[in-house]
Amino acid sequence: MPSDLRTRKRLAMRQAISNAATRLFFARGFDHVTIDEIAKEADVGRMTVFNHFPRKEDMFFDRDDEARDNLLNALRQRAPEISPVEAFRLLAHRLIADKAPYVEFSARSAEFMNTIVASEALKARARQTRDELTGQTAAALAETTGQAEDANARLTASLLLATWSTAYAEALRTLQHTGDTKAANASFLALIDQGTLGVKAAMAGTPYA
Amino acid sequence: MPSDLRTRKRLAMRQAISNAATRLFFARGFDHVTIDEIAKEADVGRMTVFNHFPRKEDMFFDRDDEARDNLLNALRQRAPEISPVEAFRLLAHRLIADKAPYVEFSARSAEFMNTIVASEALKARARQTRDELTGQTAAALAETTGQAEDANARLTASLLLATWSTAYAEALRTLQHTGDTKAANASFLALIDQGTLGVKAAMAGTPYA
DNA sequence: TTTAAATATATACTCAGTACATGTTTTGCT
DNA sequence: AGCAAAACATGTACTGAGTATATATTTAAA
Repeated sequence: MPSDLRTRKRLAMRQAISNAATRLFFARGFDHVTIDEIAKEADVGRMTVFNHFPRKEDMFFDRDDEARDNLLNALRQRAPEISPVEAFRLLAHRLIADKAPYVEFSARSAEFMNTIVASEALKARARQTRDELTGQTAAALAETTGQAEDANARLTASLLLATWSTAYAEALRTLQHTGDTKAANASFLALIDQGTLGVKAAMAGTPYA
Repeated sequence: MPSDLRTRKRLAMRQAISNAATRLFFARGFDHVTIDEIAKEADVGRMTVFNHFPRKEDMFFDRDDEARDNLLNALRQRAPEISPVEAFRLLAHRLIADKAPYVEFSARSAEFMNTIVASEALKARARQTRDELTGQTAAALAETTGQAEDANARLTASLLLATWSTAYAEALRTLQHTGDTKAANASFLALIDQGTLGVKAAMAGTPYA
């Protein structure tokens, strides 16, 4: 909690808007909530909403930065004897073991995903985030192996992120079918292991495997 | 060319609008052309534009269906002794050998890609198309191997499409650096081979590899 | 306490996309 | 040929996100 009055007020207002928006989004679906309604619900001016959230989607995705930083840090700060692909795999296992909020396969996260799937705008934003993360991952891969960013780095990043998102989707699917978080976790990790195994094979002979 | 007068007129009008739009898009960038300008350039009413192209992006991406059909057909109509992943790999080689228009790495396609990269809207549409194709590919994979669509099919599709788009991007990068179409082709196929090798490893023991 | 920077908010705009109504052309039927 | 229905072109009026800009108010800092 920052001591600065201005900053505290600013964050409080941001949070108030985000809360109002989230409430409305889950109740009625992202596409059926207007910025005007959010402003009214949060009792602020319309322009204030844009002031804090340049895009409507920004009110929905709030923890993206955390997930991104986790991934990039895991690649950058891995032990030298661990390959990047293996570091990625271990990160997935660690996140599940630690019950990190954004890979917790619970009723809450299923609702989250359902809201995304129901909205083209949210799906588009999710894809954009993933693409940008793929690029950043390629850069991090090259950087931590002392290479210039090359085709190998980009293919590795692309395959890893494809693996991640497939595993994530699969875990949520398992959750919806079985209602069992443990089973969802297991299917997530199984696909992570399967995908990374493939990536290692593709990257054999490079510093990434 | 359909003999039907109505259909011919309709297609002609559609083409006229598409041509006008394309001209403007390449000249000024997708985001800096309004629907009104396109309508005026094609000398039709604004609503007519929407009549033929529900979304602005539809005027830009015109050959997507062709690319999609090629991929799905290659998977569906492969010889029984060829695995789906191998069929994918062979398709890529065949398209290059046949100089298929949408995988021709020429100055024209570089300009095309530059226009896409300059526009968030076009990038978003490209991602959407790719995601949808991934889903259709998973379904086709399951179908042609007589499986129910499962996690293996989805992981395979996801890794294959990731491979494709990375290879495509890499080829264009090579083209821009070297100006050499042959070099671009070579880098495309090298990445396709590398990626599919990884997918085969990941899918060993399944009917997809 | 005065000044400067941040912040909240109003007004007025742009542009894609939708809803709906109305002509106009083509077709298929008699 | 002549007519009714379908398909198509197009106008008007709207919604809703996002931008530009101006202004007022609050907080920080001197």
